[in-house]
Amino acid sequence: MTPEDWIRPAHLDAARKAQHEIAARAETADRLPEAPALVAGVDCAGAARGAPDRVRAMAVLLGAEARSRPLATGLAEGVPAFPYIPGFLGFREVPFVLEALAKLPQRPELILVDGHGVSHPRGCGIATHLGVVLDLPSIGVAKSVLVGRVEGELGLEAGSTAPLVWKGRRIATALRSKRGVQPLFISTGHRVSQDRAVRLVTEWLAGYRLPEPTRLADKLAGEARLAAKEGATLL
DNA sequence: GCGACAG
DNA sequence: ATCTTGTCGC
Repeated sequence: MTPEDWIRPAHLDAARKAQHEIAARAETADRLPEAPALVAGVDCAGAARGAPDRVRAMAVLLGAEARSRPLATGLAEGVPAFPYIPGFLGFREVPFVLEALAKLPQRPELILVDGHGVSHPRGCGIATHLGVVLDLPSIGVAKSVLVGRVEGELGLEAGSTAPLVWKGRRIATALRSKRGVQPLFISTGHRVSQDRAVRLVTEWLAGYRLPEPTRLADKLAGEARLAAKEGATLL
């Protein structure tokens, strides 16, 4: 039974408290299959400018083979209870992501999330949030830094890595997923170690900056948003 | 007090 | 996240 405050806290203080509770339950050691064959990627798209604040969550389920052909997709949308506040992204998107994941025919063995895991002020980024609530292995795949700084030199070649450090701790790994692109920041979400997280993300790359699960979720969420916009125009 | 600040 | 055409580089 997950506390309602973990999903829909009434206030920012309750949200902050929930993050501390979730972070305390996050596992940073590997507790997942040797080779996850069912991986889900999730991402959210917002409403167009001027339109009322809405969130559209897309969940994509991929199998170990045919990684560019989703086995299934789940879509959910609605009005978020939280505005976007750096450090509190989960309370805005998690409700819809849970709904989108529930529409998948099977429970994934691993979830790749667009955003940070433990590389967060309170060790509770959206990937950790989702992972703990669902008690599923999860990894944070962020496109920019929230806290901390990259130490050392990050090579320009694909596969290069460098630690993201904050308060003397390595909280994530900067990964050059493709030559010539800005790095990704990979962090433990839940039940996956930092090093394993980087290996898994690397294994699910397919020539693009983002790993397939997240890349497809991002693309499909965007397409669904455009489709909705067209529909609204026709009405 | 000032600057930073996932999506 | 979103607003947006052309353009520079592999």
